[in-house]
Amino acid sequence: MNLSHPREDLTIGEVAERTGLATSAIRFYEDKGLVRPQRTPAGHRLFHRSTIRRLSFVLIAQQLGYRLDEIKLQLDALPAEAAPTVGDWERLSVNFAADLDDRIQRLGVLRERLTGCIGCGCLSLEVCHLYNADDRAAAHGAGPRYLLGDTP
Amino acid sequence: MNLSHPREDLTIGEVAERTGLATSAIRFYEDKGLVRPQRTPAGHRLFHRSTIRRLSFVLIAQQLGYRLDEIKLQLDALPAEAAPTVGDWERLSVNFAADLDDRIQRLGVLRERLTGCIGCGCLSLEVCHLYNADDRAAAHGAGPRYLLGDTP
DNA sequence: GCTTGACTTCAACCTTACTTGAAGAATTAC
DNA sequence: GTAATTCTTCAAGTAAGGTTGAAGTCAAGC
Repeated sequence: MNLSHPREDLTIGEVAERTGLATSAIRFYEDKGLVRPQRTPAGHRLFHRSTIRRLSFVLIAQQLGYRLDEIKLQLDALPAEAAPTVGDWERLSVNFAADLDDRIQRLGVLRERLTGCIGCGCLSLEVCHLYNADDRAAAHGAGPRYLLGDTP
Repeated sequence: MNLSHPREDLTIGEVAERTGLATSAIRFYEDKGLVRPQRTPAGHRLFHRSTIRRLSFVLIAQQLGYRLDEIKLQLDALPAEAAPTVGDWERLSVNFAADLDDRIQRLGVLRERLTGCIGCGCLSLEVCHLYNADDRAAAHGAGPRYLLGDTP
């Protein structure tokens, strides 16, 4: 390789070390279009430093339950070649924050229902708030799938 | 079958209808030990009515990210044969509530970090709060895996 | 009493998110 | 200069959480 000292680009091993990911996972992510490394003349991958931030984003989003294809959609908003600007990351972050707010709110609702249910001690499926939040959905054969607000 | 009118037990089709699950999923859950139907002399499954509540619990827990084997551990606290009592469900619910509180709090922390990050606009991996919450972990090759509080 | 629909088992397949292993080329370390 | 790493590709395997299909049995309606 032999580039000048403060290298802009990282080998897959270096990216692995800094992100905590296995190299196999990083190759897999490339396959899925989440990262787009350059190549050395010999075919070795070279990642821009901003890749670490991309991968951090991937890891956080995963922990929030996003699938890789959904994460890719978010990352596709970033420039393909150049390093993302402050504004680029900002847009992603704002989306992210809105989603977090949503999740926090939905968990809060569930938590409240649960509190009510602990107190009420009901065992009737027809009455219980928590387990049968939307009786109309149940009447249509829908059931408790919609408890967390996924009503179609 | 031919039982008296207000039947205590349900066929797999009836359970499917009331929960919104596919019969194949219910059989799969039986295989995993999440439900334990009786059998008719002919070998057809007969589910106690409380099974619907068990399955509702499974569905909610799944949406919160629990795996089936973890959910089974929770459900194993319920009586195997008899219908669960109010107290049985109450114990489960209390665990559940504690976990929800935990999740809500962790999401809140992440949300705060994100807010700070939107404002700061930093792109330096060495400095950024959100993407590099634990620099010591990163120094040990750990990386952002620990962002949500999973620090070992 | 016979047809239709619901039930049975079992094996194979699917998707997501990766890991593992083989075989070989490139780089680094001494 | 050679030995040990690290890198490459590609195929196959794994685990979770199911679905699908075949082949056959049981139950309910008319």
